[in-house]
Amino acid sequence: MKNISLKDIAEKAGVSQTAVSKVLNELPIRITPAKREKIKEIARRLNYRPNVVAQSLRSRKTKSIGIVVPDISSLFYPELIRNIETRLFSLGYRCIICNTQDNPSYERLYIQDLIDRWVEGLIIAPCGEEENVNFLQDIYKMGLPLVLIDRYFPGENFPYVVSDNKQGAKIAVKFLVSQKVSRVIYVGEKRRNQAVDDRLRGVKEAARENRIVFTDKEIFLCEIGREKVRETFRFIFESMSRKGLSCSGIFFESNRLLMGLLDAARERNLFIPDDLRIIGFDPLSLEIVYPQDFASLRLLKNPFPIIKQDVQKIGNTASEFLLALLKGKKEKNLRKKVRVKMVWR
Amino acid sequence: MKNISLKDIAEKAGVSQTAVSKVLNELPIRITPAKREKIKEIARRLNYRPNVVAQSLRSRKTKSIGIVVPDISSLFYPELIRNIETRLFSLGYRCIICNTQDNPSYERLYIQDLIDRWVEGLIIAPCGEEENVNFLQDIYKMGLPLVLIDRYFPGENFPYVVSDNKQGAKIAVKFLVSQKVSRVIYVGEKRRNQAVDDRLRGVKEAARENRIVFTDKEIFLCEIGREKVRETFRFIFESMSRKGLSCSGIFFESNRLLMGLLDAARERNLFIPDDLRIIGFDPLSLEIVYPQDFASLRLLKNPFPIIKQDVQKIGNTASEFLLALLKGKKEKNLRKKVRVKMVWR
DNA sequence: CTGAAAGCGCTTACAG
DNA sequence: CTGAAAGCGCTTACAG
Repeated sequence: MKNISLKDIAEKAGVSQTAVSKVLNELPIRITPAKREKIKEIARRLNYRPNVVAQSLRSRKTKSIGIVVPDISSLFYPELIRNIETRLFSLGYRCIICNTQDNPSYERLYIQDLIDRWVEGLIIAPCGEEENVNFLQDIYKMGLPLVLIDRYFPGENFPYVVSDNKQGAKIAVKFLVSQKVSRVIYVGEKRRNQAVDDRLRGVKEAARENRIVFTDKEIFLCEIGREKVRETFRFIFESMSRKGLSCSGIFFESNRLLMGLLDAARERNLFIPDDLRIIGFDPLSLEIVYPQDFASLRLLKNPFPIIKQDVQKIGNTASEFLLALLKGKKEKNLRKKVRVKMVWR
Repeated sequence: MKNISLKDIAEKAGVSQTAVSKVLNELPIRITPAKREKIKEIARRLNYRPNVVAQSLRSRKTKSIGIVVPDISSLFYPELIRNIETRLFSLGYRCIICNTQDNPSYERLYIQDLIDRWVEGLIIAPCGEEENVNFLQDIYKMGLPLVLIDRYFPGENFPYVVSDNKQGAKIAVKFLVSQKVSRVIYVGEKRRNQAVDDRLRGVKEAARENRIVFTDKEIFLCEIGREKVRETFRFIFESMSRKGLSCSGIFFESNRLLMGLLDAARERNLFIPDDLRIIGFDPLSLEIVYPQDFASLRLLKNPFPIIKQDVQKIGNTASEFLLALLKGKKEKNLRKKVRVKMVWR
């Protein structure tokens, strides 16, 4: 089944290929209304669909955008991607979505591939490491529109949209202080990136401003994985019980640490927030997998607040930044830290 | 910054463009090792990257696949998409992902667009309605590789991979029977599709086989939305309390109904599973948003089972089916219902 | 065997 | 103004 081309229509209508192209693309051309209508009619009847690949080759535009994230199925990426995809689709752009598995060499592979496919722009949530900074700089210097999301590189001049992680951490500490703690404990992942480092920095600053204890001894970084996280919290609770529970507040870096926290709390029958003052990033969403998880539920007795990122705003802003770059604007200020909120209702 | 083309390399190496193409593509050509090496060397030095768009135009292959789902951010779609994307990427295919918002006309729009971009295959989780069946049939008849996931159309001959929803519902009822209920109540969404209809059918069959009560009066279909769901359960609990709680078991269609169920249970202080025998599809994942959600947690006193779909298997099978079709195999039996499991560890 | 040339299906600069 | 022709960058059938 052969596809219909402009040439086919031109022959059937007895006009030039140029005329067909211009009529169908609504470009200025002086032609009798009769012929114009005839061309359109034939195109319609033959169910003509322009060959987008040929258009791309000729125009050097593919109307496609690459979205590169560590894991399309975790954290807020699904929601973020949906948000961006919907916005860009309505403007005629299609999104090619890639999963780097937080691996810098996959990241390079994917991005190179997207460039080879002539995406017109890239939205990237980069791997934590700085390993690919030069690689990204090369791309950005080539003039390819590029917006980082979720993570950024301070000192580099990429456009980015991230949460204001430092601000969020500071609100969190303020909350703990209002709970009369005199010391804050930071629990995070060993694997660092700028986003979580900003959270750590925020806690540090806020602790100093509020004159509560926060030294390197209060920082605990662990491997990801529920088991490892539990061990970390087990150790923390042991050391806390010596000094008294109620005078310490726990800040956890993301909800990837929550189930491990609950596992350790259950071992000591610590209720939240009664026995334990905690606060952390990301909405509370519990995966109930094991029988003991039902016991964990009982630990969460009353509401406690969490720090929530504004996914929608991040998505919208990233889309707007990319569109501005696509329009060729050389705006300087395409860097945005989106404010976060403390919610507990 | 001009891109390097085969012609550029040919000129620099003093050979024909054909020679360059064949050498770089490792196609059979008789050429002196020196020239072969020279071509490769120049390509490397100039950082030659083939123009994929031109290749596509010429070869009529784009190495891209369209994935179309109602909502990339909900249910198990994120995980499913990641699974499929990873598999297809390793074979050189890129995935263009689209979000139909469960709207049949968006669905047509997206699919038509993907075809215009010459995707080589499609993986589609279709909207519930049968509205687009003819549209999909036209595409399938054109010979475009096409695999449905999550939902299918009985009587139509599309390849598909779905969970064995009927089997899952039957296991669920058997569990309720083991809890000594004499009657099963089905709670689902008003908006139907084949997947959930199969669950309803499974419940019906199992109820008959186990000689417990299940008539149309035991079926409750509600609008989605936590508030509406709560009202439905409120009504159910009222009618149940008249007849006694413990003799009825509740089957809920998907975890989109869970929070509403808990809301209504809280109003009557019904504990689970002590006061209420329930079972439903999908893993238990609670969104803790409102203060009263903490009270809801207390209702979940002990483990109760849920029916879990095998996302990984669905993803793998869908990928394999599509790859088989891409290879041009005219296999008949590309239809698979993936078994589900009851889990409560 | 080899490489010049045709052709994929468009858009648009430019000759008439 | 108009439309034939060039050209985007490849691959491959085919003339030599």
